[in-house]
Amino acid sequence: MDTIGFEQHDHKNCVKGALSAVEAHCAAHKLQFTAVRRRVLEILLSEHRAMGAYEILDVLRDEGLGSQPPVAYRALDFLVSHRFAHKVERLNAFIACTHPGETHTPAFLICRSCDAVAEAHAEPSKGMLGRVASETGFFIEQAVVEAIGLCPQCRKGALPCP
Amino acid sequence: MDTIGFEQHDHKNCVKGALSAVEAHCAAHKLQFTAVRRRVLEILLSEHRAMGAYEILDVLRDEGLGSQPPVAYRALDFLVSHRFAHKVERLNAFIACTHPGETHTPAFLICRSCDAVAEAHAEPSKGMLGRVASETGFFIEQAVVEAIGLCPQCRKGALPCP
DNA sequence: GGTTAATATGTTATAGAATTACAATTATCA
DNA sequence: TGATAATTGTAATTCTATAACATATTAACC
Ligand SMILES: [Zn+2]
Ligand SMILES: [Zn+2]
Ligand SMILES: [Zn+2]
Ligand SMILES: [Zn+2]
Repeated sequence: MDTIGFEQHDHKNCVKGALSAVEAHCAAHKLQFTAVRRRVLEILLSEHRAMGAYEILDVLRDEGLGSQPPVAYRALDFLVSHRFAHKVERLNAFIACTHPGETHTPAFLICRSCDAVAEAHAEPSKGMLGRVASETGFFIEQAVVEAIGLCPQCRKGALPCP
Repeated sequence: MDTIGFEQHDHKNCVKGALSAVEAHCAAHKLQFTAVRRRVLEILLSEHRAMGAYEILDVLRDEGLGSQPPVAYRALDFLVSHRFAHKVERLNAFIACTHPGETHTPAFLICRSCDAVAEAHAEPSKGMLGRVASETGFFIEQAVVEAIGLCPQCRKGALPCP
């Protein structure tokens, strides 16, 4: 549950709310929410999909906010490290978090047909992974949980393997 | 359970068994287990760790089995698509499967300190991910499940953050 | 306010991972 | 054997990510 990404929603408010939450969190924790960082988050939020670093960089370049890869990667590092955005390993791409500020472990549902990505919550310490880890003596610090398949819409559309 | 990778084991037999299993599976399914494909699997099995495609290519090159990236990637594609090996997304690296032939969904425990990787079994359709998927109407075809943390040995060694 | 230290950005170059495209070879099967 | 499909050789390119160092901005302290 707590999934977002496949359903319609009030996008304008969604963006606004996420930005406010991040602003508040940065203010509270004395983090510098600079122009580039803000803009990168805005780009991710507005598209509401997973975007590659270079795709983001293209936008920044058009706007005169930076033209070299490190500009994008640094901003993304900041956003990811504070969990305002996440990296989708399977896609080598980044996506804005739908629960900024809250501590959480995201799980992603990735549609292979339309590339939509939904973020859900996972609790890796519980469930299979947690059991395996405790049996083995492995200490979990982070977890990558990503499902690849078909979203509800594409499932109906019945597109076969791409 | 059914984890392998952090414990000591009879490695020679482990390699031999895996190769036999793959040979048998290829024979049964009329797959061409060619020299390069076999050698790449052998390399992965012998090292018993996650290796990058270019690292594998270096070995192939030394042995005169190929020198260009596609040689390694094609062999890896074959091995991965038939589940004789897996890709560890988090590491952009590949690892030999510990249960070749069987249909299964691997989950990995990745030690950030010593880079050891253990393969465990996951059943994504069950558990959290499956519940989220069925609630959302998402159809899961594959799953990436990777935990990053500290293996039992490194946990004892008490190495702090790298 | 002015000084210092920490943080963030600009820029160049390079490293690392993966694919496209086309030619040449080898295996499969009728 | 000959036709067909699968695999391999090779060159070039694209995409992803980081290292290194100079400059500028911000925060913190006196
Ligand atoms: Zn999130
Ligand atoms: Zn879709
Ligand atoms: Zn496996
Ligand atoms: Zn370890």
